[in-house]
Amino acid sequence: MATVTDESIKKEVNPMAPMTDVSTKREFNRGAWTAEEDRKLAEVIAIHGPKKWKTIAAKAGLNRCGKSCRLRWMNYLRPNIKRGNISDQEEDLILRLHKLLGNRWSLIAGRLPGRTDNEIKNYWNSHLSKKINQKEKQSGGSTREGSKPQHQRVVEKFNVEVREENNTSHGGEDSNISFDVDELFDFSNDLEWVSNFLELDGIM
DNA sequence: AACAACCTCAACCGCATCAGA
DNA sequence: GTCTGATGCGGTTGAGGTTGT
Repeated sequence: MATVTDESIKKEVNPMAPMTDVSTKREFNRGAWTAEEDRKLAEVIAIHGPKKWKTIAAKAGLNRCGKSCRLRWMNYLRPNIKRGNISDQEEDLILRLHKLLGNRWSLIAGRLPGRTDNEIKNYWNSHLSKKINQKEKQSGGSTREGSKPQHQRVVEKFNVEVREENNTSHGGEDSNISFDVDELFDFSNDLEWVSNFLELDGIM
């Protein structure tokens, strides 16, 4: 069931991995995952579920640490993962959520079904942060820090909500969206959207 | 064609938090 | 209440790819 990505196939050829036994301190494989490793990991997770990563790593016979297995599963092997091609809508949503939440990538990812925090973080760092910098340069003024206190409150409130959500529906693959995404795009500008968001959540 | 500079993104690391003993 | 191991998160790194000269 392992959806082996083009990337992983590519990297199977590339030997970045074997720093294995050379390093005296580390006993685990590091570096890029091979298609074979992906397959083994997916097999074991299909049987035992995505928990007890240390055990999974051992059962799969992977010379990887549990942490590495978890990351691989979360970012690549999980079902329903969307890769690449972030749509304009998604980009807009990321921008808006980042404005609200800051670098809370997992929270932002939770609102974008199929997207991972790592992907969003990378996308932000390589695309959006630049876009924003350019915009700010063009418009001269920076609105960045203007709403800090509010921003903090929003993040705190958001954290609590997400925790509660997770508690009630733990194990849900893709987090359920607690507000209508389409609504997000109804607002003509950010300020309006933010205040609407806050009102809806009863934060203000 | 060759090289350098830049970009992208998978993976790692360290720390924080949680859960169970 | 404390300790310990597991899990989750955000920041950072570096290999490989792409673009520019």
